[in-house]
Amino acid sequence: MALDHAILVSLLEKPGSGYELARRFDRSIGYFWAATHQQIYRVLKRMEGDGWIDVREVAQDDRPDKKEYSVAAPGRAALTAWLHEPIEPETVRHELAVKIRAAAFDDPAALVHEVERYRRAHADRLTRYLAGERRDFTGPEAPGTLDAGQELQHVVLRGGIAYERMTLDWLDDVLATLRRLGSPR
Amino acid sequence: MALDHAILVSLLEKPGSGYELARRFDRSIGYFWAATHQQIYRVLKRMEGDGWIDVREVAQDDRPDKKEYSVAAPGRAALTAWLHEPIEPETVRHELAVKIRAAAFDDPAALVHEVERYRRAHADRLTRYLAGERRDFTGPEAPGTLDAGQELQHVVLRGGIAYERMTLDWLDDVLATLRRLGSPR
DNA sequence: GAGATCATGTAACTAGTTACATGATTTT
DNA sequence: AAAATCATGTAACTAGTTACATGATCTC
Repeated sequence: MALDHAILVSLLEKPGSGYELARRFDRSIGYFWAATHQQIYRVLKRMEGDGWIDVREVAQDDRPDKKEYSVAAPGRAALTAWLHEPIEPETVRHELAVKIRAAAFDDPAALVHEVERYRRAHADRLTRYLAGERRDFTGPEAPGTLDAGQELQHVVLRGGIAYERMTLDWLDDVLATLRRLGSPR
Repeated sequence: MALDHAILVSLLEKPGSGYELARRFDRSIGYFWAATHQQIYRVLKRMEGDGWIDVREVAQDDRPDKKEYSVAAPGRAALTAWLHEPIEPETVRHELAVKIRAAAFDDPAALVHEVERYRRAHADRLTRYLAGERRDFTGPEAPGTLDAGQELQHVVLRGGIAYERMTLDWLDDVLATLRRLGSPR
């Protein structure tokens, strides 16, 4: 279960409330580990009970009060232990691949519009990643001035960018194949 | 919930027992939708109860008897309905990306060996995909002789191959980054 | 005053994982 | 006789999704 660990990493990078974590999971860390606010609040409560994280009530003038969480020593130890565990192969769940194979028993051309929409969503995501890269990793600094945390965030982001580019190319291949099957010679 | 639909597709491609389905989910369709035999038996029971699939007891001489499942009309209708639903964006869960960001709070170089092992697993997977492609899609047939089902299976496999190649390249980038951070100038 | 954003939760349900269990048949 | 493969399942637990619920504060 890596949601615990994803939250711990996010809180180590910067302490924050459940609400703030939920927003980070809509971008940044959430690009590689999805979670909703319901999940996050539940896990925060459990980790607080286990002493992995500390809470601090923060009164705010301009907004509702919040609870600010930060990582306690046992949480940090748990993260380190997890980091040294073997990396399990990811269990893939690729719904579009199943749909493409299902299309053999229906009209392949009928999928074209949905795949086009799906392709646009990935193109948007690539645009967002590239904007994030420009914003965070091409400042005026000379190479070598980034700290380890930034270097590691950057290599993860480069992975996201490579994934989106590969996906867009593959979706073009899918669309060409579907169109070809839809209008047979 | 696409496990239902993945099973329906697999049974349309070829009727079979729960055991046989479990083996197909270890390869072929399972490359894009993972499932264990426990999950499969549970879903088969439910779909049978709903009339989506038919069962036939098959006595076998050389092995234990089995139940052969095949898709019934309501199951096929359910699959078609699902196929016409909008494609939801995939929810990503990329544990390695979380670990890489976590490495900023530990020793980045300590991850190197695990990433190397992970890279080998992906290299093996690519080898298997390429072997499957050679076996199933480069026969003596002239282009255009494959049926729609085969063409669609091939484009899905090409996606898997593209994914593995992209992943291997990215893992090289990750390894270079980790090594650089482990031995700072 | 209405709608947006900030903030935190509960409840019910669905899906996925892990551990356990049994028995037939085949091969060594 | 033991180990491997074929075959089917149950039970308990963990994780994830969907729907519902409440209230503060801010902006228009």
